[in-house]
Amino acid sequence: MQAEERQARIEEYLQRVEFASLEELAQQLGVSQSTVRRDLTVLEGGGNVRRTHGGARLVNPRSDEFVFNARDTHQLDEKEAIGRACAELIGAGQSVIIDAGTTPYHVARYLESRKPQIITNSLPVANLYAASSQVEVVLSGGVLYPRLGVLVGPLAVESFSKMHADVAVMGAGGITMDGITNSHALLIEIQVAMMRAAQRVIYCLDHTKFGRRSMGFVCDLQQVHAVVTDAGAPGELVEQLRSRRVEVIVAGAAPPR
Amino acid sequence: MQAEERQARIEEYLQRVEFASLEELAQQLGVSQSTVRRDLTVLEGGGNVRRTHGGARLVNPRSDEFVFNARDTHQLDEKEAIGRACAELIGAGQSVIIDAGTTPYHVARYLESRKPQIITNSLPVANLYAASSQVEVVLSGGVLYPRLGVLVGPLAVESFSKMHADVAVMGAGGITMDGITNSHALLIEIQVAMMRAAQRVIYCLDHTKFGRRSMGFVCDLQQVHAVVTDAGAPGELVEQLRSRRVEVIVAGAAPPR
DNA sequence: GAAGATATTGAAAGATTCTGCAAGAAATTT
DNA sequence: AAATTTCTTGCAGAATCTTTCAATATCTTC
Repeated sequence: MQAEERQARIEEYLQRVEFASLEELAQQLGVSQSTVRRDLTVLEGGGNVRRTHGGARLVNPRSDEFVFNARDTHQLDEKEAIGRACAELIGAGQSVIIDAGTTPYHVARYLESRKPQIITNSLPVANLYAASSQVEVVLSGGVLYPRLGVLVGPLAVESFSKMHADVAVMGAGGITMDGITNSHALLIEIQVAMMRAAQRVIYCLDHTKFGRRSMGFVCDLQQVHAVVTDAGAPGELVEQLRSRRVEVIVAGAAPPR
Repeated sequence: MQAEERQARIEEYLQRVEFASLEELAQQLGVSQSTVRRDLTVLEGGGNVRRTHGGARLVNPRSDEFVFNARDTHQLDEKEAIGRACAELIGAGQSVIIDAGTTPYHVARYLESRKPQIITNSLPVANLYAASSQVEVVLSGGVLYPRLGVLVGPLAVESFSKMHADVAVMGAGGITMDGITNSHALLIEIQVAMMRAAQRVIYCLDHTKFGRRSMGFVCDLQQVHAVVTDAGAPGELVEQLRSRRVEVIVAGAAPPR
């Protein structure tokens, strides 16, 4: 049999079963497992098939119906690395404001050991520690914004303007030398209140946010004490930020999966 | 079995039960606990699963039933019947305050078709409609009370004292001719604020609450407009309540599951 | 069409990963 | 503080993967 034909048949077969073991494929095609392995390596290069220990499986564009996963699928590894790095900046028992958005969410995930007091307007973050007695969670009031699970509106703004915290862990849509920008007008007002309530402001921004400018202006760089990003951030902008006395932490690459 | 498949099955299983012990998972999958541990470590990296001492639970449960499971899985059928009956008392588009606790939670479940505005201090209720654009959810602020998923404290009280609503759907620990009682002092203050904010007050109480008296006094019967209960409620007390101009609705028995 | 070069295939050896077990460490409970 | 449960770590056996090599098939060149 022809190599190409064989590979086509493997892919076709996988379309039906989603996953197949080496043995299964070898028997199905009447060739040795070695050959199947080689074919799979080729197919993997094509992108539709992924090898696993013991076989191969179709790459399914996973339909992330879940509210927060939807935005999350991009730069997941980077965000996790940022989350870990940023969590290390938080001292034990501090009160921490956590902004809504996926990147701050990942920071919150790594915060449990610090036994912090978390103040947030993000429902996912609150759920994270809903059953934990280690972490005290304070939720701002507000109207629940459907898809994002964020509390917004005057009640939310008011909540934060009455609070005080050691640190604010923020996310945003973009950062340039002109400052921080974000897309949702509703969120900006809250972010401003969060920053006012906190002694120290940390922005967590993956590299795709660098040099990007969203519609709404949040604040200029003077109000930002630190930025945590990943290794993909453009070195030039990082240097410029540092020259403006913004501490920039570049999280190491995520460990291989 | 394949590692990936196994992990997918763990996550799937957790979607249903929200928490599972190591032993349970190991038995379910026919592998050792060590393997389950390792799988959980991987899944935890994905963010949807969280390890705990003795097992694992879902981070963003669809319905936070687990919060209540500890307290009462009792009278589930009755509570569902009460939920349905009470939901019928709510008009379309009304603003409804939903108290924390399992019985009001079941009312909220049947409210979607009414397209209400829900005001609550209960995290499980908020999660119920977090992804729905049909139902507007307003969450009071407050400190998240660990096991129950309730927002408490001055911020919560304050939130409700500033609001207005058509109806308040309440739960409690007990009802007698002397009034409503509840066990948690922290909750009572909030309940009082809720009732003040609402035009009409409905208490949802399964039959075990009748004639029972908890530690803390909430309010007397004058402030209660209606009580929804199930068929097990003692007829005598029901009559007495009616003689005091409290409307009492007895929900029919729940259909078999 | 034949001889040599190249590619493909299957099998075996060594490297890597996965799994289950057990001992010591850590956390939780009484 | 002791006792119990649960977790981590190290290890050995099994399964799987990669590398290597010989045999066969295919291609190129004359």
